[in-house]
Amino acid sequence: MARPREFDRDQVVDHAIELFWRKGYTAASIQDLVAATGLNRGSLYATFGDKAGLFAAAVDRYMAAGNVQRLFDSADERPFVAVLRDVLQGLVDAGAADPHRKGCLLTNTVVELGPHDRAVAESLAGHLAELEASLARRIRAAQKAGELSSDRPPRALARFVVSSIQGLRVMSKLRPERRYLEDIAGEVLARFERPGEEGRSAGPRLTKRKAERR
Amino acid sequence: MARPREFDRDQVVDHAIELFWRKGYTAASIQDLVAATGLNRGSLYATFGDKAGLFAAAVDRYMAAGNVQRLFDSADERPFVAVLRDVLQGLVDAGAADPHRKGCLLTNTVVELGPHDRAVAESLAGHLAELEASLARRIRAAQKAGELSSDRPPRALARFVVSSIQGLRVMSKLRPERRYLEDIAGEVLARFERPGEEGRSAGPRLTKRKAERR
DNA sequence: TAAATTATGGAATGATCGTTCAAAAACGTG
DNA sequence: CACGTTTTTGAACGATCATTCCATAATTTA
Repeated sequence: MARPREFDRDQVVDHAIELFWRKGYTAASIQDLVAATGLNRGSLYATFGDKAGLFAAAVDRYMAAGNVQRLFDSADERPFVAVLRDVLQGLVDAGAADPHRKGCLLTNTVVELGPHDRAVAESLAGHLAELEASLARRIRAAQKAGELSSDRPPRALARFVVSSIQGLRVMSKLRPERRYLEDIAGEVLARFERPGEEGRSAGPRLTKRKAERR
Repeated sequence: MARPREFDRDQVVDHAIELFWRKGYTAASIQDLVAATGLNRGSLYATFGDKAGLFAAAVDRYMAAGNVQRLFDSADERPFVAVLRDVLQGLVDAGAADPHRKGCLLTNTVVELGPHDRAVAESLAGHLAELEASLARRIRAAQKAGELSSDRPPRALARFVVSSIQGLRVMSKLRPERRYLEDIAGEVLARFERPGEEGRSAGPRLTKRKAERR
Protein backbone atom coordinates (compact mmCIF):
# COMPACT_ATOMS: atom_id res chain seq x y z
CA MET A 1 0.00 0.00 0.00
CA ALA A 2 2.23 2.72 1.24
CA ARG A 3 5.08 3.60 3.49
CA PRO A 4 4.73 1.96 6.88
CA ARG A 5 5.03 4.06 10.03
CA GLU A 6 8.27 3.75 11.86
CA PHE A 7 7.00 4.21 15.39
CA ASP A 8 4.90 2.29 17.87
CA ARG A 9 1.91 4.34 18.88
CA ASP A 10 1.70 3.04 22.44
CA GLN A 11 5.37 3.68 22.95
CA VAL A 12 4.97 7.26 21.74
CA VAL A 13 2.03 7.79 24.09
CA ASP A 14 4.06 6.36 26.95
CA HIS A 15 6.73 8.96 26.38
CA ALA A 16 4.07 11.66 26.18
CA ILE A 17 2.60 10.43 29.48
CA GLU A 18 5.98 10.75 31.13
CA LEU A 19 6.41 14.31 29.89
CA PHE A 20 2.89 15.55 30.68
CA TRP A 21 3.15 13.86 34.04
CA ARG A 22 6.34 15.70 34.86
CA LYS A 23 5.60 19.12 33.39
CA GLY A 24 1.83 19.38 33.15
CA TYR A 25 -0.23 20.12 30.06
CA THR A 26 0.48 23.81 29.56
CA ALA A 27 4.17 23.72 30.39
CA ALA A 28 4.88 20.80 28.07
CA SER A 29 5.56 22.30 24.65
CA ILE A 30 5.28 20.59 21.29
CA GLN A 31 9.03 20.99 21.07
CA ASP A 32 9.37 19.03 24.31
CA LEU A 33 7.01 16.39 23.03
CA VAL A 34 8.94 16.01 19.78
CA ALA A 35 12.12 15.56 21.78
CA ALA A 36 10.54 13.16 24.27
CA THR A 37 8.73 10.96 21.77
CA GLY A 38 11.36 11.06 19.04
CA LEU A 39 8.48 11.66 16.66
CA ASN A 40 8.50 14.51 14.18
CA ARG A 41 6.05 17.37 14.37
CA GLY A 42 4.29 16.32 11.19
CA SER A 43 3.81 12.71 12.24
CA LEU A 44 2.69 13.84 15.64
CA TYR A 45 -0.04 16.07 14.28
CA ALA A 46 -1.03 13.49 11.66
CA THR A 47 -1.48 10.87 14.38
CA PHE A 48 -3.07 12.81 17.23
CA GLY A 49 -4.56 15.89 15.61
CA ASP A 50 -3.20 18.44 18.02
CA LYS A 51 -1.68 18.87 21.46
CA ALA A 52 -5.01 18.35 23.17
CA GLY A 53 -5.53 15.14 21.22
CA LEU A 54 -2.19 13.76 22.27
CA PHE A 55 -2.90 14.73 25.86
CA ALA A 56 -6.25 12.97 25.76
CA ALA A 57 -4.56 9.84 24.43
CA ALA A 58 -2.00 10.07 27.21
CA VAL A 59 -4.59 10.44 29.95
CA ASP A 60 -6.67 7.62 28.52
CA ARG A 61 -3.73 5.28 28.48
CA TYR A 62 -2.64 6.36 31.93
CA MET A 63 -6.10 5.67 33.29
CA ALA A 64 -6.33 2.36 31.46
CA ALA A 65 -3.27 1.22 33.39
CA GLY A 66 -5.39 2.00 36.46
CA ASN A 67 -3.38 0.25 39.14
CA VAL A 68 -5.52 1.39 42.03
CA GLN A 69 -8.84 0.69 40.37
CA ARG A 70 -7.71 -2.77 39.35
CA LEU A 71 -6.67 -3.67 42.87
CA PHE A 72 -10.09 -2.90 44.24
CA ASP A 73 -11.80 -4.69 41.38
CA SER A 74 -9.68 -7.79 41.62
CA ALA A 75 -11.04 -10.99 43.06
CA ASP A 76 -8.85 -10.51 46.08
CA GLU A 77 -10.55 -12.47 48.84
CA ARG A 78 -8.72 -10.84 51.70
CA PRO A 79 -10.50 -8.40 54.00
CA PHE A 80 -11.10 -4.90 52.64
CA VAL A 81 -8.68 -3.38 55.10
CA ALA A 82 -5.88 -5.61 53.84
CA VAL A 83 -6.47 -4.58 50.24
CA LEU A 84 -6.68 -0.94 51.21
CA ARG A 85 -3.43 -1.24 53.10
CA ASP A 86 -1.70 -2.61 50.02
CA VAL A 87 -3.04 0.21 47.89
CA LEU A 88 -1.93 2.86 50.35
CA GLN A 89 1.43 1.23 50.77
CA GLY A 90 1.83 1.27 47.00
CA LEU A 91 1.07 4.99 46.90
CA VAL A 92 3.54 5.68 49.68
CA ASP A 93 6.21 3.69 47.87
CA ALA A 94 5.52 5.45 44.59
CA GLY A 95 5.66 8.87 46.23
CA ALA A 96 8.82 8.13 48.14
CA ALA A 97 10.59 6.59 45.16
CA ASP A 98 9.90 9.15 42.47
CA PRO A 99 12.83 11.57 42.08
CA HIS A 100 10.76 13.85 39.85
CA ARG A 101 7.90 14.21 42.33
CA LYS A 102 5.43 13.77 39.51
CA GLY A 103 2.64 12.79 41.85
CA CYS A 104 -0.40 11.45 40.02
CA LEU A 105 -1.24 12.45 36.46
CA LEU A 106 -4.94 12.36 37.27
CA THR A 107 -4.56 14.57 40.33
CA ASN A 108 -2.30 16.97 38.47
CA THR A 109 -4.76 17.21 35.61
CA VAL A 110 -7.74 17.75 37.87
CA VAL A 111 -5.95 20.67 39.45
CA GLU A 112 -4.59 22.17 36.24
CA LEU A 113 -7.45 21.64 33.80
CA GLY A 114 -10.44 20.55 35.85
CA PRO A 115 -12.04 23.97 36.10
CA HIS A 116 -11.29 24.98 32.51
CA ASP A 117 -11.72 22.00 30.23
CA ARG A 118 -15.16 20.47 30.45
CA ALA A 119 -14.34 17.38 28.36
CA VAL A 120 -11.28 16.52 30.41
CA ALA A 121 -13.09 17.21 33.66
CA GLU A 122 -15.96 14.89 32.80
CA SER A 123 -13.61 12.15 31.76
CA LEU A 124 -11.66 12.40 35.01
CA ALA A 125 -14.83 12.65 37.08
CA GLY A 126 -16.04 9.50 35.38
CA HIS A 127 -12.91 7.58 36.26
CA LEU A 128 -13.05 8.71 39.87
CA ALA A 129 -16.73 7.83 40.04
CA GLU A 130 -15.85 4.33 38.90
CA LEU A 131 -13.24 4.06 41.57
CA GLU A 132 -15.75 5.32 44.11
CA ALA A 133 -18.24 2.70 42.97
CA SER A 134 -15.72 -0.11 43.24
CA LEU A 135 -14.77 1.03 46.70
CA ALA A 136 -18.36 1.38 47.83
CA ARG A 137 -19.16 -2.10 46.59
CA ARG A 138 -16.27 -3.64 48.49
CA ILE A 139 -17.02 -1.62 51.59
CA ARG A 140 -20.64 -2.67 51.52
CA ALA A 141 -19.62 -6.30 51.25
CA ALA A 142 -17.15 -5.93 54.08
CA GLN A 143 -19.83 -4.39 56.25
CA LYS A 144 -22.20 -7.23 55.54
CA ALA A 145 -19.47 -9.71 56.35
CA GLY A 146 -18.93 -7.98 59.66
CA GLU A 147 -15.38 -6.95 58.80
CA LEU A 148 -16.28 -3.28 58.94
CA SER A 149 -18.62 -1.51 61.30
CA SER A 150 -21.79 -0.44 59.55
CA ASP A 151 -22.31 2.92 61.18
CA ARG A 152 -21.21 4.83 58.07
CA PRO A 153 -22.67 4.80 54.57
CA PRO A 154 -20.39 2.97 52.14
CA ARG A 155 -20.51 5.75 49.62
CA ALA A 156 -19.30 8.36 52.05
CA LEU A 157 -16.47 6.07 53.08
CA ALA A 158 -15.61 5.46 49.44
CA ARG A 159 -15.49 9.18 48.76
CA PHE A 160 -13.30 9.64 51.77
CA VAL A 161 -10.83 7.11 50.38
CA VAL A 162 -10.83 8.74 46.95
CA SER A 163 -10.20 12.13 48.49
CA SER A 164 -7.54 10.76 50.80
CA ILE A 165 -5.69 9.35 47.82
CA GLN A 166 -5.75 12.77 46.19
CA GLY A 167 -4.40 14.33 49.37
CA LEU A 168 -1.63 11.78 49.60
CA ARG A 169 -0.72 12.42 45.98
CA VAL A 170 -0.55 16.16 46.54
CA MET A 171 1.62 15.79 49.61
CA SER A 172 3.91 13.43 47.68
CA LYS A 173 4.92 16.37 45.53
CA LEU A 174 5.96 18.45 48.51
CA ARG A 175 6.94 16.00 51.21
CA PRO A 176 8.02 12.73 49.62
CA GLU A 177 9.67 11.45 52.76
CA ARG A 178 8.46 7.97 53.52
CA ARG A 179 7.78 8.75 57.17
CA TYR A 180 5.58 11.67 56.28
CA LEU A 181 3.50 9.75 53.74
CA GLU A 182 3.23 6.74 56.02
CA ASP A 183 1.81 8.91 58.76
CA ILE A 184 -0.96 10.00 56.44
CA ALA A 185 -1.65 6.57 54.98
CA GLY A 186 -1.65 5.05 58.44
CA GLU A 187 -4.36 7.38 59.68
CA VAL A 188 -6.48 6.84 56.61
CA LEU A 189 -6.23 3.12 57.17
CA ALA A 190 -6.97 3.47 60.86
CA ARG A 191 -10.29 5.00 59.89
CA PHE A 192 -11.31 1.48 58.85
CA GLU A 193 -9.98 -0.49 61.73
CA ARG A 194 -12.34 -1.52 64.44
CA PRO A 195 -11.73 0.01 67.81
CA GLY A 196 -9.71 -2.32 69.99
CA GLU A 197 -8.47 -4.29 67.06
CA GLU A 198 -5.45 -2.12 66.43
CA GLY A 199 -2.05 -3.67 66.75
CA ARG A 200 -3.45 -7.17 66.76
CA SER A 201 -3.45 -7.77 63.04
CA ALA A 202 -0.63 -9.81 61.60
CA GLY A 203 2.05 -8.75 59.18
CA PRO A 204 3.87 -5.46 58.75
CA ARG A 205 1.79 -2.50 59.80
CA LEU A 206 1.56 0.76 58.01
CA THR A 207 0.30 2.61 61.02
CA LYS A 208 2.66 1.71 63.78
CA ARG A 209 6.33 2.44 64.09
CA LYS A 210 8.73 1.36 66.76
CA ALA A 211 9.52 4.85 67.94
CA GLU A 212 8.44 8.34 67.12
CA ARG A 213 11.66 9.76 65.83
CA ARG A 214 11.75 13.50 65.72
CA MET B 1 9.67 64.95 45.33
CA ALA B 2 8.29 62.99 42.44
CA ARG B 3 5.22 61.65 40.82
CA PRO B 4 3.16 59.58 43.25
CA ARG B 5 2.03 56.09 42.33
CA GLU B 6 -1.59 55.82 41.42
CA PHE B 7 -2.30 52.32 42.65
CA ASP B 8 -2.59 50.53 45.95
CA ARG B 9 -0.07 47.73 46.09
CA ASP B 10 -2.21 45.39 48.18
CA GLN B 11 -5.14 45.89 45.89
CA VAL B 12 -3.01 45.04 42.88
CA VAL B 13 -1.74 41.90 44.58
CA ASP B 14 -5.32 40.94 45.43
CA HIS B 15 -6.24 41.06 41.78
CA ALA B 16 -3.15 39.05 40.93
CA ILE B 17 -4.13 36.47 43.53
CA GLU B 18 -7.54 36.10 41.95
CA LEU B 19 -6.03 35.55 38.53
CA PHE B 20 -3.27 33.14 39.56
CA TRP B 21 -5.80 31.30 41.65
CA ARG B 22 -8.10 30.85 38.71
CA LYS B 23 -5.60 30.14 35.93
CA GLY B 24 -2.42 28.95 37.61
CA TYR B 25 1.04 30.43 37.28
CA THR B 26 1.98 29.33 33.78
CA ALA B 27 -1.39 29.93 32.16
CA ALA B 28 -1.71 33.44 33.57
CA SER B 29 0.04 35.73 31.10
CA ILE B 30 1.44 39.18 31.75
CA GLN B 31 -1.27 40.42 29.42
CA ASP B 32 -3.87 38.84 31.68
CA LEU B 33 -2.22 40.34 34.73
CA VAL B 34 -2.18 43.79 33.17
CA ALA B 35 -5.88 43.46 32.42
CA ALA B 36 -6.73 42.05 35.85
CA THR B 37 -4.72 44.53 37.90
CA GLY B 38 -5.33 47.59 35.74
CA LEU B 39 -1.63 48.25 36.11
CA ASN B 40 0.61 48.93 33.16
CA ARG B 41 3.38 46.56 32.15
CA GLY B 42 6.11 48.97 33.11
CA SER B 43 4.71 49.73 36.52
CA LEU B 44 4.17 46.07 37.11
CA TYR B 45 7.79 45.22 36.38
CA ALA B 46 9.04 48.24 38.30
CA THR B 47 7.11 47.13 41.36
CA PHE B 48 7.52 43.36 41.37
CA GLY B 49 10.57 42.72 39.22
CA ASP B 50 9.10 40.01 37.07
CA LYS B 51 6.25 37.53 36.82
CA ALA B 52 7.79 35.25 39.41
CA GLY B 53 8.15 38.19 41.80
CA LEU B 54 4.51 39.11 41.45
CA PHE B 55 3.52 35.52 41.96
CA ALA B 56 5.61 35.28 45.11
CA ALA B 57 3.94 38.43 46.42
CA ALA B 58 0.55 36.92 45.63
CA VAL B 59 1.28 33.64 47.39
CA ASP B 60 2.72 35.46 50.41
CA ARG B 61 -0.37 37.57 50.75
CA TYR B 62 -2.66 34.62 50.21
CA MET B 63 -0.88 32.70 52.94
CA ALA B 64 -0.87 35.67 55.26
CA ALA B 65 -4.65 35.68 55.12
CA GLY B 66 -4.33 32.10 56.35
CA ASN B 67 -7.89 31.42 57.45
CA VAL B 68 -7.34 27.80 58.39
CA GLN B 69 -4.10 28.37 60.23
CA ARG B 70 -5.61 31.21 62.21
CA LEU B 71 -8.57 29.14 63.32
CA PHE B 72 -6.33 26.50 64.81
CA ASP B 73 -4.09 29.09 66.41
CA SER B 74 -6.94 31.08 67.91
CA ALA B 75 -7.69 30.96 71.60
CA ASP B 76 -10.83 29.03 70.85
CA GLU B 77 -11.60 27.11 74.04
CA ARG B 78 -13.96 24.64 72.48
CA PRO B 79 -12.94 21.01 72.01
CA PHE B 80 -10.59 20.27 69.14
CA VAL B 81 -13.26 18.36 67.28
CA ALA B 82 -15.55 21.38 67.31
CA VAL B 83 -12.87 23.63 65.86
CA LEU B 84 -11.98 21.04 63.23
CA ARG B 85 -15.61 20.74 62.31
CA ASP B 86 -15.82 24.48 61.71
CA VAL B 87 -12.72 24.42 59.55
CA LEU B 88 -13.98 21.54 57.46
CA GLN B 89 -17.39 23.11 57.15
CA GLY B 90 -15.72 26.28 55.93
CA LEU B 91 -13.83 24.36 53.27
CA VAL B 92 -16.98 22.59 52.14
CA ASP B 93 -18.80 25.91 51.91
CA ALA B 94 -15.97 27.51 49.98
CA GLY B 95 -15.77 24.61 47.54
CA ALA B 96 -19.51 24.48 47.01
CA ALA B 97 -19.87 28.22 46.58
CA ASP B 98 -17.05 28.97 44.14
CA PRO B 99 -18.35 29.13 40.56
CA HIS B 100 -14.79 29.15 39.19
CA ARG B 101 -13.73 26.01 41.03
CA LYS B 102 -10.47 27.67 41.94
CA GLY B 103 -9.81 25.28 44.80
CA CYS B 104 -6.92 26.39 46.99
CA LEU B 105 -4.06 28.53 45.70
CA LEU B 106 -1.63 26.67 47.91
CA THR B 107 -2.77 23.26 46.69
CA ASN B 108 -2.77 24.40 43.09
CA THR B 109 0.73 25.79 43.45
CA VAL B 110 2.09 22.69 45.14
CA VAL B 111 0.83 20.62 42.24
CA GLU B 112 1.94 22.97 39.49
CA LEU B 113 5.28 24.25 40.76
CA GLY B 114 6.19 22.09 43.74
CA PRO B 115 8.46 19.74 41.84
CA HIS B 116 10.09 22.44 39.71
CA ASP B 117 10.60 25.56 41.77
CA ARG B 118 12.66 24.95 44.85
CA ALA B 119 12.08 28.37 46.40
CA VAL B 120 8.31 28.15 46.05
CA ALA B 121 8.29 24.57 47.27
CA GLU B 122 10.21 25.39 50.42
CA SER B 123 7.97 28.34 51.16
CA LEU B 124 4.85 26.24 50.80
CA ALA B 125 6.32 23.36 52.76
CA GLY B 126 7.10 25.82 55.51
CA HIS B 127 3.55 27.08 55.67
CA LEU B 128 2.16 23.56 55.77
CA ALA B 129 4.67 22.59 58.43
CA GLU B 130 3.40 25.48 60.53
CA LEU B 131 -0.14 24.31 60.08
CA GLU B 132 0.93 20.81 61.02
CA ALA B 133 2.61 22.13 64.15
CA SER B 134 -0.47 24.08 65.19
CA LEU B 135 -2.63 21.07 64.68
CA ALA B 136 -0.29 18.76 66.53
CA ARG B 137 -0.19 21.14 69.48
CA ARG B 138 -3.95 21.30 69.72
CA ILE B 139 -4.30 17.57 69.27
CA ARG B 140 -1.77 16.91 71.99
CA ALA B 141 -3.65 19.20 74.35
CA ALA B 142 -6.93 17.55 73.49
CA GLN B 143 -5.45 14.15 74.20
CA LYS B 144 -4.18 15.28 77.57
CA ALA B 145 -7.56 16.72 78.36
CA GLY B 146 -9.13 13.38 77.53
CA GLU B 147 -11.12 14.79 74.64
CA LEU B 148 -9.25 12.62 72.15
CA SER B 149 -8.03 9.08 72.52
CA SER B 150 -4.27 8.94 72.86
CA ASP B 151 -3.60 5.87 70.82
CA ARG B 152 -2.21 7.83 67.90
CA PRO B 153 0.75 10.20 67.75
CA PRO B 154 -0.39 13.83 67.42
CA ARG B 155 1.97 14.51 64.57
CA ALA B 156 0.60 11.70 62.45
CA LEU B 157 -2.93 12.90 63.11
CA ALA B 158 -1.90 16.44 62.21
CA ARG B 159 -0.38 15.28 58.94
CA PHE B 160 -3.52 13.35 58.22
CA VAL B 161 -5.58 16.50 58.62
CA VAL B 162 -3.26 18.52 56.42
CA SER B 163 -3.41 15.88 53.72
CA SER B 164 -7.17 15.54 54.06
CA ILE B 165 -7.54 19.25 53.47
CA GLN B 166 -5.49 18.95 50.30
CA GLY B 167 -7.68 16.08 49.15
CA LEU B 168 -10.83 18.03 49.85
CA ARG B 169 -9.46 20.97 47.91
CA VAL B 170 -8.61 18.82 44.93
CA MET B 171 -12.04 17.23 44.89
CA SER B 172 -13.64 20.67 45.12
CA LYS B 173 -12.32 21.38 41.65
CA LEU B 174 -13.99 18.31 40.17
CA ARG B 175 -16.99 17.63 42.36
CA PRO B 176 -18.11 20.83 44.07
CA GLU B 177 -21.48 19.41 45.05
CA ARG B 178 -22.07 20.03 48.71
CA ARG B 179 -23.18 16.48 49.38
CA TYR B 180 -20.01 15.08 47.91
CA LEU B 181 -17.70 17.34 49.89
CA GLU B 182 -19.68 16.82 53.07
CA ASP B 183 -19.27 13.09 52.74
CA ILE B 184 -15.51 13.54 52.70
CA ALA B 185 -15.38 16.10 55.47
CA GLY B 186 -17.69 14.01 57.61
CA GLU B 187 -15.42 11.00 57.45
CA VAL B 188 -12.33 13.03 58.21
CA LEU B 189 -14.07 14.43 61.23
CA ALA B 190 -15.30 11.01 62.30
CA ARG B 191 -11.69 9.94 62.52
CA PHE B 192 -11.52 12.12 65.63
CA GLU B 193 -14.71 11.16 67.30
CA ARG B 194 -14.61 8.67 70.05
CA PRO B 195 -16.36 5.40 69.38
CA GLY B 196 -19.87 5.40 70.79
CA GLU B 197 -19.96 9.15 70.97
CA GLU B 198 -21.23 9.66 67.47
CA GLY B 199 -24.55 11.29 67.00
CA ARG B 200 -24.70 12.41 70.59
CA SER B 201 -22.95 15.74 70.20
CA ALA B 202 -25.08 18.84 70.01
CA GLY B 203 -25.50 21.24 67.13
CA PRO B 204 -25.66 20.67 63.42
CA ARG B 205 -23.62 17.70 62.33
CA LEU B 206 -21.41 17.52 59.33
CA THR B 207 -21.37 13.79 59.22
CA LYS B 208 -24.98 12.76 59.43
CA ARG B 209 -27.77 13.38 57.04
CA LYS B 210 -31.42 12.52 57.35
CA ALA B 211 -31.45 10.11 54.45
CA GLU B 212 -28.99 8.77 51.95
CA ARG B 213 -30.43 10.13 48.77
CA ARG B 214 -29.48 8.28 45.61
C1' DT C 1 9.68 -0.79 -13.01
C1' DA C 2 6.06 2.86 -12.87
C1' DA C 3 2.21 4.64 -10.26
C1' DA C 4 -0.10 5.39 -6.06
C1' DT C 5 -0.10 6.15 -1.32
C1' DT C 6 1.51 7.25 3.12
C1' DA C 7 5.20 8.79 6.48
C1' DT C 8 8.88 11.77 7.34
C1' DG C 9 11.68 15.93 7.92
C1' DG C 10 12.13 20.65 8.42
C1' DA C 11 11.14 25.18 7.07
C1' DA C 12 7.69 28.76 7.75
C1' DT C 13 3.36 30.82 9.75
C1' DG C 14 1.14 34.20 12.74
C1' DA C 15 0.22 34.68 17.54
C1' DT C 16 1.59 35.21 22.02
C1' DC C 17 5.11 34.79 25.51
C1' DG C 18 7.98 37.59 29.20
C1' DT C 19 10.71 41.53 29.27
C1' DT C 20 12.91 46.08 28.19
C1' DC C 21 13.19 50.86 27.09
C1' DA C 22 12.67 55.68 26.08
C1' DA C 23 9.64 59.37 26.13
C1' DA C 24 5.74 61.72 28.36
C1' DA C 25 3.29 62.97 32.56
C1' DA C 26 2.79 64.33 37.37
C1' DC C 27 4.33 65.62 41.48
C1' DG C 28 7.56 68.31 45.38
C1' DT C 29 11.10 71.69 45.78
C1' DG C 30 13.87 75.77 44.65
C1' DC D 1 7.78 78.85 36.88
C1' DA D 2 11.67 75.73 35.91
C1' DC D 3 14.26 71.66 37.92
C1' DG D 4 14.84 67.00 39.61
C1' DT D 5 12.67 62.75 40.46
C1' DT D 6 9.62 59.06 39.95
C1' DT D 7 5.58 56.90 37.64
C1' DT D 8 3.16 55.97 33.81
C1' DT D 9 2.68 54.80 29.14
C1' DG D 10 2.88 52.19 24.96
C1' DA D 11 5.76 50.69 21.51
C1' DA D 12 9.21 47.33 20.55
C1' DC D 13 12.27 43.15 21.32
C1' DG D 14 13.67 38.42 20.59
C1' DA D 15 12.10 33.95 21.97
C1' DT D 16 8.90 30.59 21.96
C1' DC D 17 4.17 29.01 21.35
C1' DA D 18 0.94 25.63 18.53
C1' DT D 19 0.11 24.67 14.00
C1' DT D 20 0.49 24.17 8.81
C1' DC D 21 2.51 22.81 4.66
C1' DC D 22 5.30 20.81 1.09
C1' DA D 23 9.03 18.47 -0.83
C1' DT D 24 11.28 14.02 -0.10
C1' DA D 25 11.59 9.18 1.29
C1' DA D 26 9.76 4.61 1.60
C1' DT D 27 6.73 1.13 0.67
C1' DT D 28 2.88 -1.73 -1.93
C1' DT D 29 0.29 -2.57 -6.01
C1' DA D 30 -0.18 -2.89 -10.94
